[in-house]
Amino acid sequence: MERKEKVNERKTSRGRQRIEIKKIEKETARQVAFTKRRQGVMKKASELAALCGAEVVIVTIS
Amino acid sequence: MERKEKVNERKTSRGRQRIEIKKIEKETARQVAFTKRRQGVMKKASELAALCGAEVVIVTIS
DNA sequence: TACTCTATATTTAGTGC
DNA sequence: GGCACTAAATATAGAGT
Repeated sequence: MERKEKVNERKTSRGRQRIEIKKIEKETARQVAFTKRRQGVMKKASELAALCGAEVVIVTIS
Repeated sequence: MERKEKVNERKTSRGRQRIEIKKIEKETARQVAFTKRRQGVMKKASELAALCGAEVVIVTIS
């Protein structure tokens, strides 16, 4: 299906919200945050390695 | 000394520029990028750990 | 060398499919 | 559970101190 079909849709997103840095209690939300953020950390780490010729090892448990 | 003294200074920054993800050849620039970005990766990792109750270990060499 | 500042690039919370 | 999207939060390149 079409990627963008914003024709005359109302905005449905309030964009990124600020969150407190404390454990997310809701299981599913925590899982989602973990997936997204692990990806982000990995990307940043790859960039660090590539840009600076450094070795970066990351281990995430759970 | 004062943090902000922008009184009637011209803008001196073009803001964050886009860079290519390849090894930075200039030694000093690479060192600066390494310092800034390692800090950033560490912060992201801490947040991941705090938010998701995960264990994150990062090792950076050089 | 490390820190500050500004403008802009990038990440991601919330939402829908 | 994952992908796509939007808009706001955050990281950071470049320049100055």
